[in-house]
Amino acid sequence: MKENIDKQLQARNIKPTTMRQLVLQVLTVQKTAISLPELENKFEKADKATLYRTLKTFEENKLIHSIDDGTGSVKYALCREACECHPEDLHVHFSCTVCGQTYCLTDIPVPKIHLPAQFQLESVNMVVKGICSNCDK
Amino acid sequence: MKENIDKQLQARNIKPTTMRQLVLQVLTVQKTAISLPELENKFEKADKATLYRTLKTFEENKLIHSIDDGTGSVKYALCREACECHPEDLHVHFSCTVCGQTYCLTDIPVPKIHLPAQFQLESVNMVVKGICSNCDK
DNA sequence: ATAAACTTTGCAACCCGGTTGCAGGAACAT
DNA sequence: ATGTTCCTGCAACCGGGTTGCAAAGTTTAT
Repeated sequence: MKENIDKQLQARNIKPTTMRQLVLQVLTVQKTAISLPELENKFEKADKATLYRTLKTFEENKLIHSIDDGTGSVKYALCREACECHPEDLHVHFSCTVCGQTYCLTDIPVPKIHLPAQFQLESVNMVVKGICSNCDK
Repeated sequence: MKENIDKQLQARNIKPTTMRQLVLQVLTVQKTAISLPELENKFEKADKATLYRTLKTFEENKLIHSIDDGTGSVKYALCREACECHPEDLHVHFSCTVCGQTYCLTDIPVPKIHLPAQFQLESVNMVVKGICSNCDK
């Protein structure tokens, strides 16, 4: 496990500090996307700023991607192994209005959009809101 | 003009107070979506809370819709005349990373997504980021 | 092994958008 | 005019995000 964590960090050129190992550990276990405040709560004693910068580092190095699900706090989730976060790599996200969980629908790519003339595409954020399978019972 | 503004308010069952007329006026003139802080700046002397509640009222009554473009402040834009903000009414939005403007691409409907079993759709927020035609020159 | 250079961490403070409580004021019905 | 309801303005607050700075840790050169 531990070696796997380090491998993932090194594969993205991120120095494997203790803090980063711990955060990546949490992100690996976590099945849904997680916000900075939620991440804070996963640790007994952790500094918001450090976690914040850790997430930023991970995001810059494309180990994780961010999702703005409209709940007021940006969420983060692991990227696929070889993900480069290009528009064609992106998938749809689902935000449950009951439990607040945000899911990566990795099987559902973001549909291609034909933009008006002179509009250049860089990225897309597509969030579907509704009730997830857990809350639907 | 003035009568038109009042008609629009009444059509949505919103009492036409002076404040509301002024805000709707601004939203009508405005071609791109506008945030609460931006709206504040359009007035010499205006109370944030009042503008906030005005926008909320407009949104509840489907006179305007909100867009979370990921810039940190939610933006608002007028709905089409008969809009009910149902999933099939929704269009794609474009957020320019250069000038910060957010456009309603009213001609581009949000593509239908086939969700996994037991996931119920309520609404969709789809924001394309890139460079707009103005900044592309 | 030691010093210098750089990176990461932790604390504190701050910024800003969003939101609420409350009291005064306007509109409206009786 | 009186009471009721709705709207407005002020103030204060909340919470996520972000930055400055100094201490601690790590790397590199000598």
